Amino acid sequence: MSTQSNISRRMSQSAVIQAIASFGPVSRASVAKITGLSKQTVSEIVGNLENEGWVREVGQTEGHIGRRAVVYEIAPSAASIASVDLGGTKVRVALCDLTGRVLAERVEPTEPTGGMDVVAQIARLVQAAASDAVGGVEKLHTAVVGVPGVPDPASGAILLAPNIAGIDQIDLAGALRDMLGVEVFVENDVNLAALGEHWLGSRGEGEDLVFISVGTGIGAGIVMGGQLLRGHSGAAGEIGFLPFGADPFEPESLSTGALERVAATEAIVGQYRALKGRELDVPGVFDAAADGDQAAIETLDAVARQIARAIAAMVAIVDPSVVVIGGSIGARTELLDRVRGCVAQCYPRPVTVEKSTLGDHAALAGGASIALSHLHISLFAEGQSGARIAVPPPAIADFKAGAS
Amino acid sequence: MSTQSNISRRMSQSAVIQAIASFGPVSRASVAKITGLSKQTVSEIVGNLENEGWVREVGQTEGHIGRRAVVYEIAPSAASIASVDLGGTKVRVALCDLTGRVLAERVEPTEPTGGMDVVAQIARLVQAAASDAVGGVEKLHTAVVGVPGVPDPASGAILLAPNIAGIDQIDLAGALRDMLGVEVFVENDVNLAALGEHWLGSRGEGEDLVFISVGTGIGAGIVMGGQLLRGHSGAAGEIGFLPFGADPFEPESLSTGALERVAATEAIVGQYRALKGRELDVPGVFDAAADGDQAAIETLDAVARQIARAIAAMVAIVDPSVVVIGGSIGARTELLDRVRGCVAQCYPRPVTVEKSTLGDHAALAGGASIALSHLHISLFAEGQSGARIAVPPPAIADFKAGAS
DNA sequence: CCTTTAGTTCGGTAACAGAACGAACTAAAG
DNA sequence: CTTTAGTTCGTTCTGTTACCGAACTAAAGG
Repeated sequence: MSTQSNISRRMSQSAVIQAIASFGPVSRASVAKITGLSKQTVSEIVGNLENEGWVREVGQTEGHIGRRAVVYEIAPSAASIASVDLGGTKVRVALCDLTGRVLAERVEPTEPTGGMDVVAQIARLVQAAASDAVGGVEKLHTAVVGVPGVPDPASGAILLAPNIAGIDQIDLAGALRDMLGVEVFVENDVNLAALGEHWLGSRGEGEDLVFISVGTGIGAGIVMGGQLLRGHSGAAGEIGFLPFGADPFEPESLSTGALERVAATEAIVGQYRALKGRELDVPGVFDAAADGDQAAIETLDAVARQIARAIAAMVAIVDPSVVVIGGSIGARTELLDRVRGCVAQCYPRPVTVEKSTLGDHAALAGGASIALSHLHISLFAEGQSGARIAVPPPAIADFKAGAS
Repeated sequence: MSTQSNISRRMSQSAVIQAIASFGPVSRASVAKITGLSKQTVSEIVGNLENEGWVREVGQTEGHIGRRAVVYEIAPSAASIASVDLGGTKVRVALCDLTGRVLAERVEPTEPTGGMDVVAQIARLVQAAASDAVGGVEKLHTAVVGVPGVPDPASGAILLAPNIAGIDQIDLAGALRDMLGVEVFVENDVNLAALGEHWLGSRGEGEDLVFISVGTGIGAGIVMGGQLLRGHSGAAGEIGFLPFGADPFEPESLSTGALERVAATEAIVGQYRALKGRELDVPGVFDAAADGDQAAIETLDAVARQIARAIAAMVAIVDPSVVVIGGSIGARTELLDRVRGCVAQCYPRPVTVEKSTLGDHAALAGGASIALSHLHISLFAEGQSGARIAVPPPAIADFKAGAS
């Protein structure tokens, strides 16, 4: 924001922006009612915001008694943010406006050489997406990168990310910040997916959510009170190491993770091979099960039991109001039904297990929500201690709009 | 506080109080430096607070260059709070002043008839403790009750509390509020113990702590970012139902909890009986193990393995910086050593496991910290959205001072 | 015309920062 | 011992900012 305002002004300004963002097009008078501020104060603040381009007039009310009200909304193109999902095989970049709408999206295979090449690739994709959209790079304000590993806040390196070479040796956030010239935040991809499901699912702060992703590996993200639970070293939700499934006291479980050994891609392929003596990939096993192949059915049952135990463990420990399951394996309906059944058998209270609604866009959505939240805080609530701004989510269709 | 002040004033006032509370006896000038407010503002606020009795002059600095400074501290007796630990066998009540010092403590066997009789007993003990201390009941401001069950915020009843008859049928908080005429909060006792270990252990907001209590049953409390993790229905940390130990898919595990069946009092007694054919109570088994009884040693080893798995599960899911273990069984050193060893065998990263430093006072301490925090918020930060006031803990010796 | 709602102008109040100032003290020179 | 310089504490004063309530203007509908 323009100048150094007082704390009091900051709070009022933030309240006004939030009211306008949350309640669509509104008049100054309505904002006054919503925020509890006086009409005079609101008018002044809205005037400033309009001059600086953060909100814009969007029309007038009509057809009711009394003077027509001029209504305002957030000027979506006043700034933009980038959300990046860096996976082992693909890099996905979404450029979003202030309301969370996707303006442009880019996907590319991940640079196989890893390290700085990947960083350069991300920067290139972000800049390309930004020049697609009106406004370009100048309006870019924040970027959030989701990575398949544990970001170390001290060094900026990504730990436990075997799928991307050399990413544990460089300061990803710092390097990208230098290339793009904007604030960059790095976060675990499953954590972002959890946040994305929470945000676009229009779940309030009171709704606590656990997202569990089953694919090449198994991991979880936890959203409590509207905030990500990161843990002391950012490793919260690394449930591959939950001590069951395989014998947790076997030495091998220390390197791969006891649960991961029995509940991810390797486990499905391996168990089917053991039962049937034939090699099938994961979709193959699902197809075989659909055709009535007893070994495939047994394999899926076994995996579902392990996933159900993991869910039961998380419910016992953090008590979420909903568990969302996703990932290339977790999102399969056949598995979900089995998991639901097993959870009921091994946990005494009812547990709501839902399928991911966002699929491979979940992490992107979560990144967007973090970026927008940071943007709002840095613009309108700087210096406030416990500032936690909830940016209202766009419609799911709007979020995926830029996808081609 | 006296009248309706502006939000701005509230925040300043809260900052001043916190500075005085945190930095011991301080002068007005120092408070100005600490808070960043101007000397004028601080002077005015300190003056008000002194007039209203919240802070008091406590002496002068001496022996340094310049004018002597008058130093102030929180007036400890301006208000008091009560912390209650309601157990299946004992009720413990501590009355604390504003600094967290225990002014008086009372212990009694829990009224075996349960229900309203217990509520009346608590009220009587609180009032007795209050009249022991100078000031009496008039200054009592808040009471926090720790209960061995899950408080239902909607009804005020305590669910899953088999040890106290009829406590699931009444509104404990409401009834006590009516009897005492002060705000009453009810919280799970293990959660309070976790908070107590965190508070009196002088751990900062950044230090995430998991407290695990092993005794008649097994349970855990989770403190993240300085705040209790309660979960959607207040059942976070109910790890008795973690799906391992006994076969989680056995129907019996649904009622008792798979982990609880193998890692609490019953499990120790039962397993020793199975191995040796002889009945011993828990201390007996520990003694036997110390004397080299192989069956006893095996029993403890088995229990330690299960506790270690529970710890590993919690570390994998919430990633705390420290795990504290307590309860009548958990606090035994012999067990702790075994648990440490087992955790290292089944979890790949180092985990800090410490023994409870507060013993049976942990829940009382946690209750005091919650009550003081609420007291400060209601007095000095009312109407602030994300107000989370950290009341500095007293010395451990001060906290137990009232115990006779 | 009256009623209703939107938005602005104006005057008053509260909170705060910064400068100026007196008070109280130490240190050190004479 | 006296005097002076330097330091810190705390108050007083002044100007700025933010806010609110009330009065007012504007623009509708009936």
